[in-house]
Amino acid sequence: MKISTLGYAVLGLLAGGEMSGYDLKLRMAEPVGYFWEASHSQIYPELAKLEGAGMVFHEVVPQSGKPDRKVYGITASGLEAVGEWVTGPLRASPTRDETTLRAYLSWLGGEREMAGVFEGQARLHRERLAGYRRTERWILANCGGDPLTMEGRDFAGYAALRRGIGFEREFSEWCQWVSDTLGARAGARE
Amino acid sequence: MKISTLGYAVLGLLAGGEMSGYDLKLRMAEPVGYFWEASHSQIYPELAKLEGAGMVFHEVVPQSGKPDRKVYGITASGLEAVGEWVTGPLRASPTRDETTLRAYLSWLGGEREMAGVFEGQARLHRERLAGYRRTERWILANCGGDPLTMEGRDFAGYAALRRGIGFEREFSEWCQWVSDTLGARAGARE
DNA sequence: TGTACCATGTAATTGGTTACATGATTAC
DNA sequence: GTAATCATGTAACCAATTACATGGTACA
Repeated sequence: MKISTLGYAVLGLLAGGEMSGYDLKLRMAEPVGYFWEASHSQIYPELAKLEGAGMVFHEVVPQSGKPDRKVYGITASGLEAVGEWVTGPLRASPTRDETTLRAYLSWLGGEREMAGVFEGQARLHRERLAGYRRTERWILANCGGDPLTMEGRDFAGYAALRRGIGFEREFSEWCQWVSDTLGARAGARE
Repeated sequence: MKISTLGYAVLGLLAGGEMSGYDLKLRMAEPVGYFWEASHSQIYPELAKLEGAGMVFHEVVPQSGKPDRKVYGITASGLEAVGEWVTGPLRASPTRDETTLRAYLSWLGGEREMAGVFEGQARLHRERLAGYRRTERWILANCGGDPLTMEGRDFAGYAALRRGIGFEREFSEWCQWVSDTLGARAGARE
């Protein structure tokens, strides 16, 4: 059976501990370091598929006042599958970024309006960056200052976070540069 | 009629000059600044759809020895549609990057093998970066050294290229850092 | 009274990839 | 010969988004 990238993401999260589809949804709702978003309408069918393939199993946990939970865990063959995938060949995924596309086509819009579009994007990515930096400060405080002493899972999480920080820093600075440049031009035309 | 992002990308490219589906395919095959990839199997139906909506038109240009070309141009309403879209509201697109996901799950694979995965990615993105830098040197040489004097379309292309350079620089450096860190650990365990 | 959270799912649709299909020309 | 380029398209499939669907609890 062929497993999709989403399937491996789910297996990888379950390898770190048992959780329900709802828990998975919460962890994959925002890209805080995971860089793989998914909604519940994708996760529930994926779990059913993985269970059919013997990669995960579940147990129904009744709750009082709240709906029952289906708590999923990973099987031995599931663990083997992620372990092989994670070191396997990795192709460059197709590049699609609407913000950069808009920059490329920015000559089709007014300078002042375009500057506003990029100002908004700059703000959004600065906010994400600030969030990631807060997380990093928290991690550094809880490991004695040197993240390189972290082992396995902790280092893996930190590495993904570093990527988030680098990505959002570069992206927000670029958006600001585009906005400032277009804004200055609009101003100079008055 | 609702136009997809691919549709706007096609309209935007046609706004810069008439071209065939094949030409569009060539320009969207690699992300050199455009940051929106597409294959011919997506482009041809999209052109037909846009033509049905009156956004583009075509003319058959016969050739000797080669198949006939269908050369597409943008209509007034097509130009109006892209112009409105490019300054319109822009939502943050979902984040999905398999390389970062692999870093997050790297504790599931052997350190030496994981270091190899990131070494490969580092090389790939360094090569793309080098290609973009060559393009930038060529542009700077052809505009007298100051890219900020560029107007409209030229500046738009340069802005997208700057994004490509920033993205690949950050990405390749991060991949190298992950690879080096994991490699040093694998070495230290001997 | 309304909104958000918990918790599960399905259905319809759009977007994108891979494979199928044709046929002449040019370069190695 | 055989691969690549030119030039067009369609069909089957997979991945992802949006909308539909249910129902109790907590909080303002």
